[in-house]
Amino acid sequence: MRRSFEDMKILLRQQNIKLSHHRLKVLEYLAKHHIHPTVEQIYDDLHKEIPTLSKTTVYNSLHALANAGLVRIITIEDNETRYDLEVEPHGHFKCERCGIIFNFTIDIDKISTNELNHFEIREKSVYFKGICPTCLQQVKDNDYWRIGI
Amino acid sequence: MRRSFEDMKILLRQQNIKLSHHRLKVLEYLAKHHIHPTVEQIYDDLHKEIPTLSKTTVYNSLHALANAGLVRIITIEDNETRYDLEVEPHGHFKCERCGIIFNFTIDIDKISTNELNHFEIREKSVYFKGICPTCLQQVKDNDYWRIGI
DNA sequence: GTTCCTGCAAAAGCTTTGCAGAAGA
DNA sequence: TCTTCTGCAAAGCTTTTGCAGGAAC
Repeated sequence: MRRSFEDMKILLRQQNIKLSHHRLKVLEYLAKHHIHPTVEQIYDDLHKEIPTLSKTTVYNSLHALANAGLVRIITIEDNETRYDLEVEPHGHFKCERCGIIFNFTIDIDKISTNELNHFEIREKSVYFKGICPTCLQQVKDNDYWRIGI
Repeated sequence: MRRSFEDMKILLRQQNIKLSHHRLKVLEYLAKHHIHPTVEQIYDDLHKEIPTLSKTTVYNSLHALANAGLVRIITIEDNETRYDLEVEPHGHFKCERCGIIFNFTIDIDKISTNELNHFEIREKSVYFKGICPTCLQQVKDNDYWRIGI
């Protein structure tokens, strides 16, 4: 499912989604930075490069790209929506301490259950939460024996 | 993990969480209605019974109960937080047409991956989206061949 | 008598909408 | 030229916060 930038452009053209400069920049940002950014992050970073960019346009672009099936919306926490390029099915692990979201591979088919035999499944999401190795190490170094987040 | 109402009260007392009338009502509501309600739903329903209840208190109660480990916060969609009693690990399927959230059993351990060996996993969530059998039937009855949600 | 809870109102965030002007095809 | 995109400001939602009064223990 990982696509080249050119493939993505073709997909957008097929769906009559205009390849505006700003839209391509958002797409390029997601392709370059696999950090599951928030709208805020994307806006802040791109704004440095494109001072005229507005947050509305970032929203518009992400929605357009999500509708085209190129971008996946990630909602682990209720107060922050994150975005990622749509790639092979994978799980997301969010560190409760540093906030970074890590990908991990999963065999998504193993999760299926015959209880859902008569359901039409369109999207499968697997979200874990906890503490990442880096934060575990930092906590250990600081002699905290219990992590209060 | 399914607990009796009395067990839950004991758990709350142990954690120094006061058993106020309103808090118990919210807990009772969740125990009776396994519909993964939003704050709005809980407030609307309980408000009929307890006219003095405020939405702030519903929020407070849910947070207190979540901190005590009795309530699970479900965020499938970014614009609506839902709440459920904490029970055995299970997956959630949200119908994109009617909005109902269904539970399904999963073997959560099967999802684990050695990529996360050095991570401390505290919470595992499995969210599916799609169309439920009832909606599939309704769509069929209406001669829609494609579902545009 | 302390502590914690409650509820109102206001504030804070994030996201969407309306609209005029600009850019794309 | 016609459609679509952009950006500003304002509106809309949900959730949080501050604070005074009240209930619980």
